[in-house]
Amino acid sequence: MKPAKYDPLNRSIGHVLEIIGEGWAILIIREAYFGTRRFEEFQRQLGIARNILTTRLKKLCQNEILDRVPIKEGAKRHEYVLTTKGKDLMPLLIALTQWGDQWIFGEHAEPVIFLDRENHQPIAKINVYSAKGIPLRPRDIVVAAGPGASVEAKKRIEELNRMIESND
Amino acid sequence: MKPAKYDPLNRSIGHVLEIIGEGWAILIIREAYFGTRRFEEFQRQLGIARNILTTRLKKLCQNEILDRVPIKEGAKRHEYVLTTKGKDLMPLLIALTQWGDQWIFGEHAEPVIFLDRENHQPIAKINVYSAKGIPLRPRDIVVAAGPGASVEAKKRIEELNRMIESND
DNA sequence: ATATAAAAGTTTCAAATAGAAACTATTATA
DNA sequence: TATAATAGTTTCTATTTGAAACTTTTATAT
Repeated sequence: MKPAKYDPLNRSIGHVLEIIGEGWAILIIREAYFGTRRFEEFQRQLGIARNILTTRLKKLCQNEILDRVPIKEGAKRHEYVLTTKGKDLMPLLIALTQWGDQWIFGEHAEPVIFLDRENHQPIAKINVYSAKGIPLRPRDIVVAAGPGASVEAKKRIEELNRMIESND
Repeated sequence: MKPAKYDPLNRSIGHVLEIIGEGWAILIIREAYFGTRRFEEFQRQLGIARNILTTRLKKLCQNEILDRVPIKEGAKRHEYVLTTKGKDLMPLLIALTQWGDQWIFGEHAEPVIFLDRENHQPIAKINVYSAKGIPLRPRDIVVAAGPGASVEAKKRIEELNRMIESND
């Protein structure tokens, strides 16, 4: 997959997908969140080919999602731990999981659930909220050009909003 | 990318990624959310190869993320519109975008922003909340076996939680 | 009514990427 | 000190992707 050079908007999601959208990347990040740190363990848990694992870990490190740290002072063997940037992907991982739970596994068939550590209650479903905390549905959201939008992008966004009006 | 057969947990995120994790799929879904409906327009906006677009649209339809509807009664030409299942991926799309905005584009360089339609205020940042609406950080969340967990999965989850304790 | 262009794919072939398995070089354990 | 485990690398094959040309159906202009 190649960046979408004709799409003036692609820079938002498009660029992110170049980093974490490649096969296995998200699964590796999830493993890392689950506490896996070592090459062999990533390999065993995921069943990923070793050469692919090598390149993915390298890329995730380059993009500062994982940090490659020596097991102990001066050791040549390393482990891979999530950076803050990497941990900040948690809501995304949970959104993915919840969507699968709802639309693929169905109501009471989730293989994994996430609990609030304090009181062991299931967490709320990930959703979009207004600045004041009111839940928003897709139709309640409009898109606007941000400060980083190109002239092209601004044009297209205006056009888009006119079309979205006539959506569900 | 092949399903991770050695990972008892992969069925949650793993299966979802088989559906929407393939190159271009998410970009196509975003375009669809933005109001694109027709083959040619997807192609132009994304710069995706036509044969790949064909297979992706087919797969997204099979998985009921897009619906392929005749332009008018009995027409042989179709358009592709998001199903409810597809629209329910919105929080995910926004989470992706916001993560990119924060970690790649930086504070005031977002190409696109999402606004609450009512009052045109930017929406809140997507986050994980407890059942009672309290924001949770990664460390506040624990993983538990759900009703659909295999015996293997249960074992591993217990092991995991012990490890996560010692995390950040 | 006819010609021309646009839309929605399909086909073909070259290039890039992924996967399996064997191999190597360190580090840990018995 | 021998043996096994860890963390990769290399090599080769199979699959997937991408570009471009081709086909067929629909829409628009004359």
